[in-house]
Amino acid sequence: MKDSRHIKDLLYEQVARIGKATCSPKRLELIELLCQGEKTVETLAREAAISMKLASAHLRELRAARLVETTRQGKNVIYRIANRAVAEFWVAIRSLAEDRLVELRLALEQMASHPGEMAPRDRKSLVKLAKQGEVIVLDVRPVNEYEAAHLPFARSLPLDELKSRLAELPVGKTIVAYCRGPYCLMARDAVDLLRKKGFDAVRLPEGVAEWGIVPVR
Amino acid sequence: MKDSRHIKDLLYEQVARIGKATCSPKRLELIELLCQGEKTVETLAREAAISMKLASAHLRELRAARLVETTRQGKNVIYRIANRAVAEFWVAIRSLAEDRLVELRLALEQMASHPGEMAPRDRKSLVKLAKQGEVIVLDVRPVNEYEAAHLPFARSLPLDELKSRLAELPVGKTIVAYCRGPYCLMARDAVDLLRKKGFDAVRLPEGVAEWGIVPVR
DNA sequence: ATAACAATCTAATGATTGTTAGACCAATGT
DNA sequence: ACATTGGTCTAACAATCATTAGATTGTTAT
Repeated sequence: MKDSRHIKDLLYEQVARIGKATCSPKRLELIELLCQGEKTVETLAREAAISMKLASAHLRELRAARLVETTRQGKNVIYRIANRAVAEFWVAIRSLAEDRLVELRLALEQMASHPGEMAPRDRKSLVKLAKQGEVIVLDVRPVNEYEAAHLPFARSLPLDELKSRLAELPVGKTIVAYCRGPYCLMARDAVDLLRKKGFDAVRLPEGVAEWGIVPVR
Repeated sequence: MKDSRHIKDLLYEQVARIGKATCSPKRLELIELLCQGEKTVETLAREAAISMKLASAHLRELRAARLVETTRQGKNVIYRIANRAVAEFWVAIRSLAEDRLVELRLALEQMASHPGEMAPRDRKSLVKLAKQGEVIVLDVRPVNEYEAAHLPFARSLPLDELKSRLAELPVGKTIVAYCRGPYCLMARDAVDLLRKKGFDAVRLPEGVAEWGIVPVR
């Protein structure tokens, strides 16, 4: 009796497709990764620490909800978020989760209680300082993510190259490191290293998605 | 490194709790109902057309994600949305669904192709007209929902009393009927009836949640 | 061609859910 | 005390989902 269902039920069912796509931790992680820029299945699998088969299955779900799109490029299939609204939703659902779930707040506070955690700061004034060169905003994500989208006046210096490229950084200035967002640990690790080496470094627990900056095709 | 990956998975898992709560059509419907005002399990079950047991089970899930809260009042348990953020999320996930899913847009257009569908209009000017009494904004939801929260300058006239209380309405003026939101059919039915009776009636396919008005405790 | 690679599809599994029935609990009225 | 009403808990079944292995489809390189 599928056709006997009320129109109304059909509407809620459609909305629930979005919920279904976002009810799995790994799928959320994939969305966050895609918010950093388009990626191949292989890359996504590696960065989310899952098998390619599983990644493919999850991406299928995300595609079924039309949150992501694909194009083929040679042997690779490239995934990207469908549009800006998806990135905004990722920020929104996370923000609701943080609002409602103490467990999440506690876990985040634990992360943030690390030395070098930055106090929340006005974005505009940070940009101004970065523009004037008074602070260095450091993007420690992989280069291709920096190229896809980055914060204004940010410099790229991927975490895994940081140790060998410390000489490029000025000693006197404050370094504000950021990565994929509050759930990503790369900036924290970068700050740990920088402080150990005598730099004045803090972590900005935000990324491009939080700033409303979305990689364009 | 394994240690830090563990904490990361925990974060996504927490966010996924929100997704899990919103991946069922009936739970979404319950959220929408609760956005209209607090309600007992019995009422929710009746209005969502499900058994009380099933309603209770779904509400349990919503409570597990802390999207709703309860108090006991005599024999009844009263549910309400936890705060304004939940209502905003309901609007947000619906808006993403509408953005991404053609099927949903089509279904909505089908609903909206009814005669008397109102063109999207500036809210401020509608409020102004309502304030001046040049249009009648009619809230056709049950009275208790009107009492919990309603649009500015709206008059309450529940759908099931409409037929017997037509005399209360002015004949010359445009009547703008609204209900629980775009997925609710009460305003549409009200408009059908009003037009049949010679009134100049249109449906505003929005409700309190869409206007950012949330029932307060 | 053949091989190699990236990714998907299919099928199978075990684990989670949705849903219901029946037992149970908590408040009210008699 | 008892019955009644509103709601939850437990257990059970069916349906769905996550995950993996194995076969399959495109694409590129040789």
